[in-house]
Amino acid sequence: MTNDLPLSKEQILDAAEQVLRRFGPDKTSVVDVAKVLGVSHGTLYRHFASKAALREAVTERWLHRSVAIPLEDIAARKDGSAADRLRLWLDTLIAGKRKFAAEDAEMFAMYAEVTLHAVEIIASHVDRLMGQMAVIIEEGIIKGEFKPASSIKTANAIFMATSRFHHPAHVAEWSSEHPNEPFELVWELLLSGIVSSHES
Amino acid sequence: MTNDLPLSKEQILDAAEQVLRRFGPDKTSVVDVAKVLGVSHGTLYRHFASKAALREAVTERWLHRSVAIPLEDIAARKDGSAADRLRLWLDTLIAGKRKFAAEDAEMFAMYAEVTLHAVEIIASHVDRLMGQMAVIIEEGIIKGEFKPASSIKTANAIFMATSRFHHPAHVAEWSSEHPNEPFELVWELLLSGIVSSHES
DNA sequence: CAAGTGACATTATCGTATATTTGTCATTAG
DNA sequence: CTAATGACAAATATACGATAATGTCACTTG
Repeated sequence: MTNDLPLSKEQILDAAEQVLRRFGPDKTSVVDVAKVLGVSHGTLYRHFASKAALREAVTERWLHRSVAIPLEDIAARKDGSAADRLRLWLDTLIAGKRKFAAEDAEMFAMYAEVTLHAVEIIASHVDRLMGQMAVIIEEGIIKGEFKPASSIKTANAIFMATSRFHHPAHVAEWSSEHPNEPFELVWELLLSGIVSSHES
Repeated sequence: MTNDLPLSKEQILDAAEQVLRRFGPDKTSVVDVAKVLGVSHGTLYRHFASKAALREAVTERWLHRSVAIPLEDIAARKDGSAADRLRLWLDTLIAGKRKFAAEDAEMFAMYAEVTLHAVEIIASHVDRLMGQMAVIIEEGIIKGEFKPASSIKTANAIFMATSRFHHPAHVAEWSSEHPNEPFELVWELLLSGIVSSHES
């Protein structure tokens, strides 16, 4: 109607994200999304199996665009020490989540919800992130900056150990505490666990 | 009625816990608790300011009895290495939470709820636990087993870094994953961060 | 007067009739 | 044959009066 080209998933996601932002996840119906696109709601079911699938797809895209891509850039950079880059990577991850929670509370709540139910999507997102960390760690090991170890297992451990600072289940604690102090403690401990002891 | 001695807080907590277990937190009213005690519900308000306060008190007592006390025993023991004792302490904490979540789901849900709202109670419980860990760590430092550092800050960092395995916000993940593998990775990393490098 | 009561106002929950939304599918349009 | 429709049944949500729970307090009781 608005457009005669066949409707794409991306278009639907754009519309869904826009409506979700405007009305909040509780007040958006699939009819609302269809209205924005100028199609009937039945059409959306040719592209997404359910409303939940649509919401998950919106979340997945957000995670990819706003979390994975920016972090990818940091992981791919070759400047500075591995420790600094690892720290920057974590700071960026954590700051990104905090910003999201603070400035886009409704969308964040939806993400937290999806995290509990859409195990697949989250697992693959986390795998991607851990792969990025592993790249940084691997480089640190090659340069002799970090102790030899399985970079992927180390990445896994660091990701787990910093959950409190980036997992959505902990939002409540982020706002009520001094931003960096507890993370600083954990960082120092983790770092001293991975650095090579005969470090120059 | 049932008893002519003045009603004590402990008695009320006993009754409340019993009813909470029987009916679940959603279906228990303060009238139900009063009924078990054979008093009017008004009486309970002479001892607890609100229903929330009563639920918090039940949770607090549970945390003390079932978590803090058993762990205290481990922290106070003087046998074996500090690393082994620290590991045992963490294993006990984690296993305790898992057991609670699995075998007493409704009470656990109440605990998770309280964690979000009753900041004071949880903070003081966590402080107690961190004090216990600090004792173990301090001993490790004195024995030369661990690197010199602030034992309380280290305890803090280890507690934070292991949140994923004992914080109630993560229940969902406990059941769906292989029990010990991820923790093992984190433990190794943390341990290598605290052990003295010139360890015999 | 310390301990407990129970009627009362306030607040939350329940049941249910009503309305919306989700999800399906036979049908239309190109 | 692909894309889209819209009427429809089933599942959910909403509104709202009825019912129950929470929290207060002037009052009894030993």
